Amino acid sequence: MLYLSMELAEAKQKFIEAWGKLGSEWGINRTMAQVHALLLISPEALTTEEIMDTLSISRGNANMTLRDLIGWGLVEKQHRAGERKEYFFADKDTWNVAKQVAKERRKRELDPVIKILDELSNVKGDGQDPEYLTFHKSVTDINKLAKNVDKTLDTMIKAEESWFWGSIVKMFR
Amino acid sequence: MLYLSMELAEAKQKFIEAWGKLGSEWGINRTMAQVHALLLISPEALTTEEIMDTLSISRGNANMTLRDLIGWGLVEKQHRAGERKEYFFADKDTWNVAKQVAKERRKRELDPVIKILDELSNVKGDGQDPEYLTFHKSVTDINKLAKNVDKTLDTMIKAEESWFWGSIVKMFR
DNA sequence: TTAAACTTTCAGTAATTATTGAAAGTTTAA
DNA sequence: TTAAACTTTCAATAATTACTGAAAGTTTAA
Repeated sequence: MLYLSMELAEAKQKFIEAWGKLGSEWGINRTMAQVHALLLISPEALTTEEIMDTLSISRGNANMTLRDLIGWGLVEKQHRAGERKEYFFADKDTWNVAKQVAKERRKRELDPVIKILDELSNVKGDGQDPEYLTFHKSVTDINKLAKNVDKTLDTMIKAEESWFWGSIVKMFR
Repeated sequence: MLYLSMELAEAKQKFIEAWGKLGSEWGINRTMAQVHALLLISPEALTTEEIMDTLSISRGNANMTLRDLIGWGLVEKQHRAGERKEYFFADKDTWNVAKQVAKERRKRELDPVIKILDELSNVKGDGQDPEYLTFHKSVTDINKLAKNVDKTLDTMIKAEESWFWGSIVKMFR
C-alpha cells in the first residue's frame, strides 16, 4: 500500500472518531455521528453492507441509524437502475448540514422547553415571597433568552450561506 | 396548604424536570442540571442536605454534582460565621450562566475538535483522487464553520449583556 | 488530644442507552 | 406462484453512564 493512501485512510479514521466523539458530547448517538461522518467523506453513495463493514456495526444498527439520519434530513436513499440494493448519500454542503441540525434540534428540544417556560412564567404568586420572586425572575429571564436563541436560529435557518459568513463579521463591529 | 403555594411548588418541580431533560438532551448530566435548576430558583444558598432531600439523591451524588457545578463556574460555596456547614449558591444572572456554559463547552469540546480538524486539513493527497478530494473538502469546510462558531462564542463571552440583546436584533436587518 | 460535625471518595450496583442478530417482512424477476 | 435478494423489526444482551452508601478523611471546638 502506498504511503499516501495509508495517510488518507488514517485521517478518515480519525475524522470518523472525532465526529463520533463530538456527537456524543452533544447528545447525538455516537454511531449515528460516525455513519454521518463516513458518508460525508465518501464521494459515492454507500450500501448498508459497506457501512456495516467499515464501522463494524450490525445490520440492525446500520439500518436504524440510517433511518434516523434520513429523519434528520442529513442523508438520502438512492436507487440505481436494475439494482435492488439501496444506496445512502449525505449532503456534503456544510452550511446545509448546520442549518438542518439547528432546525431539528430547535423543533425537538428548544420549542418544547419554551412552551413549558411560557406556562411557568404565568404562574402567579405572592409578590412579597422571595421564593416566588426568585422562581419568577429565573424563569422569565431564561424564557427571554430561549426565545432570543429561538428567533436567531429561525433566521439562520431561513438565511442564505452568504448571509451567515458576512453577518458574523458585521455583528462584531 | 394554600392553593397558591401548591401551584408554586408544582411549578418549581416542573422547572427542575424541564431543565434536567434539556440538559440530558444536550449532553449534560440530568442530576447536574436539576441541582442547578434548584439553586437557580432558591433565593438563599442551600446545604448539601437540603439538596439531597429535595431531589432525593444520595450524599455522594450531591457532593460530586456540586463539585462539577463549581467547576463549570455556575455555583459557589458559601460559609457562614460560626457554622461548619457549607452552603451552595447559584449565579442567578441568566446572561452570565449562558456565557459560562458557552465558555466551558467551547474549551472542553469545540477547541479539541478544531485542533484535530486543523491536522486533518493538512493531510496531503492525490488531487485526482475523488476519495481524497471529498475528504479534504468536507474537513476544510467543517473546519471553517467550526472556527466561525469559535470566534462567535469568543466574542459573545467577552461581550456585555446589553450588546447581546441589542445586537441580535441588528443582525437581522 | 478527642470526638463531633461535617466532607470526600470510590467500589459495587442500578439505571439507562446502544447494539446485536435472527426472524419476519417486502420487493422483484423469472 | 416461487424464491432469491434484499430491508425492517425487536427481544435479548452488552456497554455505558449514573448513583448509592458506607468508610475514610478533614476540620473545628472544647
